[in-house]
Amino acid sequence: MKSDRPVVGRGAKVRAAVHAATLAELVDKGYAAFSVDAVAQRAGVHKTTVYRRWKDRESLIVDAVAEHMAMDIPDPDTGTVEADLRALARSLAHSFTTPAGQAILAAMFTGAAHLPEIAEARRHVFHDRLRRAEPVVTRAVARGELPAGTDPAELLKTLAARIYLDLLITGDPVDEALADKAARIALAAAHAGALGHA
Amino acid sequence: MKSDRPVVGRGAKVRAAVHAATLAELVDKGYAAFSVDAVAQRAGVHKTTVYRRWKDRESLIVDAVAEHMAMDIPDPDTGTVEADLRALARSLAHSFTTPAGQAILAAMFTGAAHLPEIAEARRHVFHDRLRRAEPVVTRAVARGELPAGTDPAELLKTLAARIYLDLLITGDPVDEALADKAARIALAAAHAGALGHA
DNA sequence: ACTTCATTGCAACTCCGAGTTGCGTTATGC
DNA sequence: GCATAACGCAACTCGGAGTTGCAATGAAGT
Repeated sequence: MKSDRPVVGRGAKVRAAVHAATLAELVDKGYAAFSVDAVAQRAGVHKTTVYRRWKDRESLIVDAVAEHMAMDIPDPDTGTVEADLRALARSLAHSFTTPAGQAILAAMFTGAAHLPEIAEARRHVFHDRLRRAEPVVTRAVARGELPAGTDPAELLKTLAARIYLDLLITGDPVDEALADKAARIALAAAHAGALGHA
Repeated sequence: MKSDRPVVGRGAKVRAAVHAATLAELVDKGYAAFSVDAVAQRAGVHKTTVYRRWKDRESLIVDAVAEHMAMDIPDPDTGTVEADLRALARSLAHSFTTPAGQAILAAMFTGAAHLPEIAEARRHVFHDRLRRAEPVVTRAVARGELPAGTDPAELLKTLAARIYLDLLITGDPVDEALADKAARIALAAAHAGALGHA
C-alpha cells in the first residue's frame, strides 16, 4: 500500500489551493455559475489536476465544504444562562458573516441542497454543534436558572431558528442585535416551561 | 397596439402547461438538473415555444414560481390566541407538504436563491403573509391575552422560525406536532414579554 | 368557406462547461 | 542522480442553453 497520498508535499498544497478557490468561487458566482475551470484557474492549477483528485464537480464542492466544517463552537461558561446564550447566538451569527461562512451557506443551503451528501452534512454539523452546546443548558438547569425537564436541544433549536430565519428568508441583517433577540426569546420560552422534554 | 397577447386562447393553455411542467421538473430533478428541454417535453410543447415566451431558463423559473405564490393565508379567529396560532402554524407547515409547495421550496430556497428576483420574491411573500396574519396577534392583545406592546411581527417570526428550521436545516418531519410546538414556543415567549416592540 | 396573421413545430445550427484521454514535463523521495 | 508519482497541456466527446429560418397550423374577421 504505497499508493496512499502523502499528507504533506505538493499534493497538500494543491489540495488546499483548490479548496480555497472552490469556496471563493462559490461566494463570487454562486452554485449555478460555478465552473471547475474557473476554480482551477483561480487555484493556479490545471483542470485535469482537479479531476484527478476529485471525481466530479459535486464531490469537489462537498469535499471543500466538509473541510471547513470542522470549526469548533465555543462552550461559554460565564455563570449565567443569559450571558452564555448570548455568546452562543453571537458566535453563530458571526460565523455567517465571514467569507468562508458565506461560501458554506451558499453551498449548503442554496446550491447543493438537493445532494444527499450535502443534506446529511448539514444535518450532521447542526446536530454536532447542538450537542456540543448542550452543557450550557444542563449547567443552567443544575444551577436552578431553568426549569427541570428543560430540553437542551429544544432550547438551542429555538435560539438558532430565529437567526436562520433572518439569514435565509427575510434577508434582514444578521448581527449582534439579532443574536441578542434570539437569546432573549429562547430564554423566555424556557423559563415559561415551553421547552420541556415531554 | 394589436400585438397584446390574449389572456385566453391557445397562448394561455401553453403558458399554464409550461408553468405546471416547470414546477414538476423542479420537484423531480431539482434546480441543478433542471433543463428547458425536459420542461418542454413534459408540457407537450416544443423548446422553441418556451424560449419565445420566456427570455431564458431563469425567467421561466421566476415566472412559474411567482405565479404560484398568490396563495392566501387564512385568518383564523377562534377566540383564543392559542388556537389561532396553532391554526396558522399548521397551515404554514402544510403548505410545504404539497407538491407545489415542494417545488417552490426547491426554487426559492435552494436553486435560484442567488437570483435577486427570487430573493426579493421570497422576502415579499414572507412579509405579505406576516402582514396578513397580524390581526391574530392584535386581536389577542386587545382581548388582554397577550401583554400590551407585543410586536405582532416578532411573534409571528418566532412562530415561523421554528418551522423553517426543521424544514431547511434539520430535515426533521414538518408535521402538526412541529406546528403545535412552534405555536407553544411563540406563545410562551410572548407571554413572557420577550416579543415587545422596544 | 376563405383569407390573414400570429403562434407553434421543427431541424440545424452556435456556444460553453462537464468530464476524458494520451503524452510530455516537472517535482519529490530515496 | 534516478525512478516514480503528480502535474500541464491539448484535443477530444457529450449534453444543455439559446438562436434562426422556414413550414405548418391554429384562431379570428369577413
